[in-house]
Amino acid sequence: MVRAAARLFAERGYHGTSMRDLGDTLGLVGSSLYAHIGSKNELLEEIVSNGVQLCLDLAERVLSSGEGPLEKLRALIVGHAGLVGVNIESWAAFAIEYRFLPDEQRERVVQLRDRYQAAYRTVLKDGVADGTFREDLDDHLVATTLLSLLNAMSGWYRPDGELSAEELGERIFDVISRGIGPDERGAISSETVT
Amino acid sequence: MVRAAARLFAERGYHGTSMRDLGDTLGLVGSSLYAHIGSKNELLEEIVSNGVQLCLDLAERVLSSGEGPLEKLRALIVGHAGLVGVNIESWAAFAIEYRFLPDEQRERVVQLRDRYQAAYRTVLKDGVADGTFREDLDDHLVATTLLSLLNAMSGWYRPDGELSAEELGERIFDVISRGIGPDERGAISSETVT
DNA sequence: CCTACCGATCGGTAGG
DNA sequence: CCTACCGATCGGTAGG
Repeated sequence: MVRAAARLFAERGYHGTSMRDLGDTLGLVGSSLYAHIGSKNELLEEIVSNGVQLCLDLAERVLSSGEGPLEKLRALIVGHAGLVGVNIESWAAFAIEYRFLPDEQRERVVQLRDRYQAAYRTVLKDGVADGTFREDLDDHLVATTLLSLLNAMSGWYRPDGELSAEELGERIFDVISRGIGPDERGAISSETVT
Repeated sequence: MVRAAARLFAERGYHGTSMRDLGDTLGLVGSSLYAHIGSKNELLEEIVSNGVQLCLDLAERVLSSGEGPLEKLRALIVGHAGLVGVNIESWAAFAIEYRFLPDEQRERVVQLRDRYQAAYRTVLKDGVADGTFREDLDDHLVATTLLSLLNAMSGWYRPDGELSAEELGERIFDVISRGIGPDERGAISSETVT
């Protein structure tokens, strides 16, 4: 039921989906849904909480992996792409419709999302410090942009395409890692890790 | 009035904005709006048509500039970033809420958006052909990703920040152009060539 | 541009 | 899980 809600919210938007719509797709009448949930908002909250939790789990796994910044960045990007792929039908609802949560819940989610983004920034900053990434890297800009781009996969990724979500993540990582790599004219090439 | 609608649609979503809401921000009663427009949908259509037209104008200007692929890509990216910056309050409505247009209008917009994306792909392919960009570049993936990322600026760009939208575009171009540049020099993970 | 109002639909509840 | 229903609100119209 939460999954059906996610699919509808993603497709028609939270405000564009009625409880009767949701009932229809589940083969029952709208008001019957209230035997299982307390409110429409509760559905959105569960979708969003679930998505942000998946992100935080990924970040924790990657940060504690002991790998270098480059491998950590790869794991974050490919991991995130994989999350989008596995949850393709609900990810758009999570990434776009979260803003319709009531203030308190939305602020909590924004806080958790910022914490997730902080993991990216940490990896980027570590990579600048050890020469893996270019010195003039703007970790805030790169992290924000990267997450936008990865979440936007929910709008165009098709599971039946020729590339899996993880493969797409690898390609994205490939472009980004080269784009933010150390300046080749610099003297730091010896510290570059692959 | 269209601008006020765009601001509200961006903030609360198309379905989350009532004509009474819109009237409130304009200092009049909801039903009075119908002296100026035919329907709520008409407002969305104007917002979206305007946005897509700005994009197509940019593409045409760039494609006919006579510059090389690298300069054209820069002009597209910086130009698009500039469009988001100038229309910051309505861009999210254009980029996100267009999907709530009725079928016919939405398909027309999608077609125009595809044409705009085709301009990016053309520039990318030209750049691959003349060696400006790496040979294994996936023009479809790069174009889609690039446009997602640029449109997502509408969600976080603040005109009162330290960087202008164009400057942000330059930085994005800097990372991307290096990421998709030719392979010969010491990029990080450059073992793989087709 | 407002008042008054329309039928439709909304999220949700009561009672079984 | 359904029927019957609630008050609120929706996009939009008539008439001035």
